[in-house]
Amino acid sequence: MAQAQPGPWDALGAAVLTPIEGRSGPAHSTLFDFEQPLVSETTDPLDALNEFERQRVSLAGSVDPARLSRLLAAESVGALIAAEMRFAGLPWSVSAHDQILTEMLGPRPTVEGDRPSKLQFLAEKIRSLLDAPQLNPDSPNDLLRALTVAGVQTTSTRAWELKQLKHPAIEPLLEYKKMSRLLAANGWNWLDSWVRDGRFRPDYVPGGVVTGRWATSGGGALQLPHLIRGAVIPDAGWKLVVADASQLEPRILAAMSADRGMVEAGASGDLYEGIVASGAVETRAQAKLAMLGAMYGATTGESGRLMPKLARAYPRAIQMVEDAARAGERGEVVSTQLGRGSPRGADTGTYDDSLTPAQRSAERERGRSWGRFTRNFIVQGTAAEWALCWMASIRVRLDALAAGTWLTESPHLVFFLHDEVVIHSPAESAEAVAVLVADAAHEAGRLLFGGLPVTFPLTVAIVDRYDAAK
DNA sequence: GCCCAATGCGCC
DNA sequence: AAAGGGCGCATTGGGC
Repeated sequence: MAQAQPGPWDALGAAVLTPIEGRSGPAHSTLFDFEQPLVSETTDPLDALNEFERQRVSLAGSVDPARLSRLLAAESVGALIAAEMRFAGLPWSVSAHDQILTEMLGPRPTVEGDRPSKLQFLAEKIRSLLDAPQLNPDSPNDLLRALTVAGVQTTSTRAWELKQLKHPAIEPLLEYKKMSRLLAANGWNWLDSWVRDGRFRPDYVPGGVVTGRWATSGGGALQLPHLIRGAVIPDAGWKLVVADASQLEPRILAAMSADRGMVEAGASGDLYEGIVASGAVETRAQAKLAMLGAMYGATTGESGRLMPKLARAYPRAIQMVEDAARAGERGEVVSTQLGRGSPRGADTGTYDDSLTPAQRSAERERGRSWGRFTRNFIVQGTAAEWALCWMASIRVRLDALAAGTWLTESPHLVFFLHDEVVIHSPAESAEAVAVLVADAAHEAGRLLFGGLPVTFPLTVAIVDRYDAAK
């Protein structure tokens, strides 16, 4: 499957929602009749049974059919959940959103394209402080020029670079950037485009990311700023159950490498404190930094310096990500826990004497960069698999909780964010949902790692506003 | 007018 | 508070 050339199914995209006309389904075979050979009477390249049969054949020939079929099942449930979440929608209060915007930016301008009052005030202040009356603070070019003329030394206008600088204009400028960003990304225009009948309906793209993570197209659901999460408010008599997996990716690394020490460090609840307790590093902040470095491939800075300590304390876990990085540099495919393969890179390890030293050096850096990708791929991709299994298990349990009701009449998933879910639930069911979500996290661990004693603790909150969940 | 790259920043 | 991985989106500013 992964090796197969893209076919007509891959090209479907949004068109999948359009019914195919003039075709009646097979009359005598049922979808789950596995014992019957699935010989389709049609040559339609979009025939679902044909595709299903191709997948079965491919599975049977795979290295580990049990794991890969689990991945297929998880992906299938994920696709269903994505459609259901879009159907149900995330409860969204237009008035709460407007209130947030008005507080931060000033009231919505009556003339389209005008700056809201507070933003306009800041723009004038920056112009005056930089002595640049024509300055458009939204134009990086313009801004860089004005800063240089005012004697501020910088090569870019990125917020984190500006923060290092000393000039009276910097503070209002940073404030302006934050506000301008809110207006452009999630302002009134966004509200008009994406919220209908009190619901935000993101267009999820399951498996849209190369690692297996979901993507979205339009609406930017996976980048929903914390600033506006106060607009996510349940219906009257309902609650939001917000659950996120604590330190998911480091725990995934511990589990997939079966690094006993790291698994035990996570057993008490805070993996980073566990790492400190083991004596590997001195502070929680160091533990976090070192783990991030291990998973992303940090080479410099404090993160890079802490890596050897981590490698001494947790040799198996670190060896696993190092191996993934080296494999990537050689152009090899690496794989997640359930068998999703990475794309094949170019082999940059072999010596090619037709290249100039500069070319060889560029080639090496390209290889290292690909190695950082494959290093992260196995962790990010397996975390995505855990999240799919988690959601699938949540859905099964929600189904059992409220059998025989419509999706939106009983507790249902309304939002997903890589390691976090939101469930819209009648108030009286919220406690039960909070319990079931934690049970599902245990089950996800079992589905991926069998009997390994790994824990995936959650932070669960029952709230009346999304941003009330910490 | 449309198309595209660069820039910057939101999320995990 | 970036560095190191993965994304999507709005805006600017250049090309045609």
